[in-house]
Amino acid sequence: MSSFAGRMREYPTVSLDRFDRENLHAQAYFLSHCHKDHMKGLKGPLLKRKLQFSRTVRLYCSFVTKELLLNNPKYAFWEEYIVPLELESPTQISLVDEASGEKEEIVVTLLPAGHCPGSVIIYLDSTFYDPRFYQIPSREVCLKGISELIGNWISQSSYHVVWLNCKAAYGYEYLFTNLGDEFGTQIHVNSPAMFKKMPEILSYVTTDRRTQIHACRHPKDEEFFQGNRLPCGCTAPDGTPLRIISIKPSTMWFGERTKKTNVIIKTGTSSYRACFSFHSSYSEIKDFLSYLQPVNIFPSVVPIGRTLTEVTQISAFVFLDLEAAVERTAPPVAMSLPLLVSDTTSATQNYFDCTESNGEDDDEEEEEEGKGDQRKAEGGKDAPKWEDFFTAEQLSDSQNSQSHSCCSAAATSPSRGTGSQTPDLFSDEDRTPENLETFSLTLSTSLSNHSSQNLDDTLILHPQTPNTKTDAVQSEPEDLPMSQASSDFDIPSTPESKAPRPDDLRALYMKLASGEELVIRGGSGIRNEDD
DNA sequence: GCGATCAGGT
DNA sequence: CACACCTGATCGC
Repeated sequence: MSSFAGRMREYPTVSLDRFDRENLHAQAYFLSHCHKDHMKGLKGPLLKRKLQFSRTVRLYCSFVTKELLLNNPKYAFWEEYIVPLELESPTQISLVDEASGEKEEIVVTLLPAGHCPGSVIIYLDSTFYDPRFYQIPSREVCLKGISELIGNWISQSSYHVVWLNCKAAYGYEYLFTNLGDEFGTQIHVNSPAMFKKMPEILSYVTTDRRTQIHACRHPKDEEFFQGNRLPCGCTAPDGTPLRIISIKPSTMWFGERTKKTNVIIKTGTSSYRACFSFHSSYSEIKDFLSYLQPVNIFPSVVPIGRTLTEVTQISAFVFLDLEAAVERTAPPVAMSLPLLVSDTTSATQNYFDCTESNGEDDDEEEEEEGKGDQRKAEGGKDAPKWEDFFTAEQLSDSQNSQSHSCCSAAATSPSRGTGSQTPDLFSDEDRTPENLETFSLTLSTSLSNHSSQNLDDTLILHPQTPNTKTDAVQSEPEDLPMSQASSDFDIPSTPESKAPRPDDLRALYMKLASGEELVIRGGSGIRNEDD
């Protein structure tokens, strides 16, 4: 992740989520969301200086991201250079070479990612693009488990309190709002100010420590907790010792052939882990790709044991030439190209769990299968309020109901005859050779940043069967649990735009791949000249 | 004093 | 294992 250099092959003058080094020369900037590791260089003096001398360079992001960014005074100088974009509304952006005056137009469509407030897709998050991470329980299910645990605890007495061991970052808001509603309480946090531009969340957090649900932090909070203290130091007014449990949001995942198990794991006498994920599961990413049917996919991360140059070379070989596939093969052929990976480890555990927040490899004894089946995974009727994630004052209510972060992103550019239109990693050191069409048909799982466990899982994109999602993937069992699949792709549209259908997208990609010029009509869609 | 970078931690 | 931080030491300006 940190290996992402900030640019995409197709748009070498655009930088996203990295703002240092070569990115200082960009003609336009994008920020996908407000997490610090995606903001490297964003407050740098060099960039600040560049802005002062530039007439055209801007930072594009969602309205929410803009607000969150400007919340921090260190980024205040960006104010006049940020252009917030509406979600799901194709928007034309000019890329200007200020030295020569040359101008190029691109079209960008922000789609909500569900990762944290304001987050949008522009490249695909491949964190869990590995079949071991086949499924992650839905947020509804996770929330239900957490609610139940908290309810059982804090109902015992007013001295029973809960510490949510969350990172000081955006992305936990739906926990706060839903728990706040359920238990009629506010959540104690260190900095409610970070939500001051999100009034619908602000009302759920407080600096008042007299609450039974805390998500506060202290540099030594783990130590505090071991000594039965909350990070904020709060005690009961009458001196009665508090009864504290900690709940650490962590990602739990389940392999393809494993049964789901608890979303709550007890890890110590007063410690729990609760399933929680910022990221899409393997099956969700897979479905996303099947839906989009991109012509090319390139990794944006360097797997362990590979160099950036190697990966970029490998990227050339995973090039998928749909047109070539149509012409050269009668039935779809699955050709596996064993590229990034060398050994395959099968996932036999019932679950894996990783600490989304803190990576400490468990200080306490894991009680693997949890304690019985008290957590039932039914679809909760109180779904997370996703609109809380995606609205700022300025926004309409056109965004809602993302459960996991699988939506399409179609950023297109006219011309550029590279034959490659799906954004990919770009870096100066290693330009890819132009003869990409040499290889065909198969897209290996080279997206993965988990280095060496997915050789046997090859994604094949069939050019001629746009609607047979599951056909596109090898070796799926009959009883494939598609729990989070289809609904994730019901992207609500703005009144002016309609969601593209897979076959529309495929046709578009084919044209893009062949270098055809595309024209934009009325800002509400992308069409080909001869449509 | 500021920043960038790294090591180390949760 | 990877995410999203934080702190502290060191170095260069």
